[in-house]
Amino acid sequence: MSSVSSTSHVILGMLAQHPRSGYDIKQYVDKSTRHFWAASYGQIYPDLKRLAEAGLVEGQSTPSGGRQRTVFSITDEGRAVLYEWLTSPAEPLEEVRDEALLKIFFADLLRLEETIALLHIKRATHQRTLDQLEGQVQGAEAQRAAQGLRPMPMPLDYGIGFHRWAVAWCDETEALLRSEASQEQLQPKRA
Amino acid sequence: MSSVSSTSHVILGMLAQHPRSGYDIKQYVDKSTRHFWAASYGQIYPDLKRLAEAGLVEGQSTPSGGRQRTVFSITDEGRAVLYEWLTSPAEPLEEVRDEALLKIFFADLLRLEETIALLHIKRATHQRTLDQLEGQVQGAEAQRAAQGLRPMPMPLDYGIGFHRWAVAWCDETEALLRSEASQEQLQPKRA
DNA sequence: ATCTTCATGTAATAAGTTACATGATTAA
DNA sequence: TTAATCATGTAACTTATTACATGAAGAT
Repeated sequence: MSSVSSTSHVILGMLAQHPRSGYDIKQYVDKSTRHFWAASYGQIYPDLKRLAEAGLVEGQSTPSGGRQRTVFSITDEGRAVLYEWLTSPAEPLEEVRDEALLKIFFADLLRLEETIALLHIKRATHQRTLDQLEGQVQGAEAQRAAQGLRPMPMPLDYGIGFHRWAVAWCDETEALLRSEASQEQLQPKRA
Repeated sequence: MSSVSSTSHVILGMLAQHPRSGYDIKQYVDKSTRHFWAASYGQIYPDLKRLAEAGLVEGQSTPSGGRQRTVFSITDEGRAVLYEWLTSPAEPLEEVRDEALLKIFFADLLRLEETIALLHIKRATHQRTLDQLEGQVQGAEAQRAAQGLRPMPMPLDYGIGFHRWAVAWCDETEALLRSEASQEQLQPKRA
């Protein structure tokens, strides 16, 4: 019925900034919302078509040479739907799938060094994301200098803070595990 | 081909601790891994059947009265598959869908008070989860006192730390937003 | 009596990924 | 000329949720 999936809101929000092609949307998603809301071409193009049918966006064909390109703009109705979503008090969806943490959950089945290896893997993924987000800050700074001083996007700040925290957690947990292990050697399990 | 989905690993891991019914697994998932790896009956029961066909688990019918109940145990082959997964160096899956953060990403379209409302919503969901996790610690403490002093499960510690951090981020971001807003009033946007 | 929990399962649907196909333009 | 990027799209598949159906046992 509603024709507006959660991912449609990403599209509407991005088109509210300025018109874009499906390809543009995908590029932008990959460099901005990816870490908290990803989207693939297989979603974006069909979604765009549905949104156009529902009158929430409008496509305009703007080929350059023999290369086709359809730029979509948001309509007034689209803006209304977007605003309604943004201000809706409904419980926002929050889902996490963290395979590394799931493995750590079963650490009882592993030896100390294997568990620590899991912590290292988790740490590395957070560190990699962190590096990437910190790279984005450079780009944001450049823009900030150019146009009217926009502060760093809040979700970027959130991401950096979170992944820093996660890296620290991995380190602290490893240290804790090692100290527990050496304690146990002095004072073995009682019967 | 492989018959072992990511969610199958949850099942295998839980059965590695001790035999359980599909119902038991669902209860346990809901009170333990839910926040980083959820699973529904619609996954668990068909998965259990597939795992049994693949010889990784074995079901034993243990009705009590007229109430049917099938308890599954992990086989040696199942243990091998589980161990292989736990120690595999493959990039672990990590996915997040955070609708509140997505809305905050589009805060440019909103007024200050509407943006702050988004922060409040996000804060409330983290606080609620935090309360729930801290409740779990009580249960863990009880168990710890009973059997041989197992420390708090690492993912529980992780969850508590993360949601505390997230609540603090919401508070700090709100404060920042408010101070920026009052600054702007003294020193309005230039042309 | 009636509600909750125990217990198992499926059908319909939704959501999303991956891989593929196609082809033009631009930079090396 | 070759590779990368721009650009659009679909088909097959996987994954998972939701809602429903069924019914026994235990608690109020």
